[in-house]
Amino acid sequence: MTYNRVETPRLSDVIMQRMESMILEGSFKPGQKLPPERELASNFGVSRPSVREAIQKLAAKGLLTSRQGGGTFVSKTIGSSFSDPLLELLGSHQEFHYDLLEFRHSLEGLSAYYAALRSTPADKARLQQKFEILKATYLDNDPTKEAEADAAFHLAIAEAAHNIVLLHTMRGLFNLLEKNIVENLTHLFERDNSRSQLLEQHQALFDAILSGDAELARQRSHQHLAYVEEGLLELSKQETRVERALRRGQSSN
Amino acid sequence: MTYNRVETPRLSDVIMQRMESMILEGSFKPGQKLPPERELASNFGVSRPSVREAIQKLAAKGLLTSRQGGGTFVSKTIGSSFSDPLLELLGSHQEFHYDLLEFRHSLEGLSAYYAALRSTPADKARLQQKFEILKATYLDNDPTKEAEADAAFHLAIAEAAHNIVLLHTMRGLFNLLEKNIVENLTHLFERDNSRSQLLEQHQALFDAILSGDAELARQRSHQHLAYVEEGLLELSKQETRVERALRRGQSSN
DNA sequence: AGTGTAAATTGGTATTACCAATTATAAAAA
DNA sequence: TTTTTATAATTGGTAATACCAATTTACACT
Repeated sequence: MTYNRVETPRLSDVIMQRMESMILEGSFKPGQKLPPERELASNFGVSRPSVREAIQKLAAKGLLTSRQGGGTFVSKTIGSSFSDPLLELLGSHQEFHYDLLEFRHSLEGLSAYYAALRSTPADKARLQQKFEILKATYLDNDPTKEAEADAAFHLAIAEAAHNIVLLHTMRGLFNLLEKNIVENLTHLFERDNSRSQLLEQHQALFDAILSGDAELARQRSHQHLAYVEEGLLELSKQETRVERALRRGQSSN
Repeated sequence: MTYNRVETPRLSDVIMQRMESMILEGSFKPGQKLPPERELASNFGVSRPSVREAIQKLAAKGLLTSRQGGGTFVSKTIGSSFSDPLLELLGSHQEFHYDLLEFRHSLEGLSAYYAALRSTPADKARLQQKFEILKATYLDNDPTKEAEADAAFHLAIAEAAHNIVLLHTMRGLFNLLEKNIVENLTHLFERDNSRSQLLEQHQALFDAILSGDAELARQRSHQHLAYVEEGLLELSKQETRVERALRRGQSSN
């Protein structure tokens, strides 16, 4: 018996709505600087904390950004979000990246397994095609292009597994990990012969799927990703080194 | 050239991230009441306005809701309805149920595997507790209660696997399959000795996780779900028979 | 005109106080 | 004893004020 409980409008929510309207209708244009908080507060006839809470909420939504001493500005870009809001949240937290990666790792194994079992001739042709593209991009030295081709190949495997839920989940994961993949591949570019190894692994995985040996396909997928994750681990170690150096630099000011 | 300007972390943002992490990793569970703002403030060692701004931001994101005088609560719809709209769509279409089930089957295997590897004593105690409840409900003849206990046990395994992404996905799947599970269990109620077999399988799975044998746990999980799916298959055959009969009845109108 | 320093501006944080809604507790009535 | 009612304690909402820190602006000096 959940009747609508009495709504107690929050002041900061009212302010937020009014500011939101002003932004959406164009009273405040993208990139424009807003009046100072104190001024807004007296204009709206409320206290500064209330205005601040409203601004912070809009900032959390991505509509505003503020810099101490500088001012508050309307964001120039309205970002597009992914399907699952919680997944997106997880993607923005560094501490969960390992979980994401491990999850992807396991799902890739599943995809390979089922793809080996179920891929139709049409699937195999598509896989072949994606693999050819991957081999081609291997020759031009463009990390972004190669990362794209790489992702396309892996997604083709997921498609060939013929499980919509699996495919959908994989797509979501790839969206999140996209940036990661490009970075890592750039990193591997610097390590000689890493890329040729990657290509060999892709070839081996591809062959296993074509042969229909599900267990072998799973293993090859596992080996491939273990290798990739090793690279990522290296990369993150480097990054923390850089971060630590930066922190030292800041604290010595 | 837009070099990244020096980042001045905002206190309320730091607090927000920490609370977000606590919610995502389960320190604060859905529906749970948070400590009062004043307490949080002193715990974090910051002022109340800062905590408030953090809470308001999380509320704007839909993770928290607060009522004056009542308290602040973690939203209950975290892993469920407002997660993936596409998944929900899939859940409502009969033709994708097999994919959902297969996907769940695989993820359960993963959960069992990692739970065997990584479950802490606290996890094991929780598992034990859920299992006791399951055994208890086995005695009262209430399919709904038993289905709930069953789901709670399986989710506890997913928690013990210590992978947030895996846990989140499992929660989403269980929400979708909830109705399914109850129906199937009701069906199995009619088949004598099915339920005792299920309990034995649960016991075997539980033991494997406790013993830390990951591969064995995966196998036991697989056997258990294969058995369950067999029951579901029977059920769906019955249903299609009923449906066909109904169609015949309708077409003869 | 260029440069560096001081002052004003502006967002960030903390403290305090009080209000309003809710919840818990105790007292009173049935 | 159980239910109802009144009171108190809890807890989020709002306000006012002060001060800090980063940024921008103004101005004096070179």
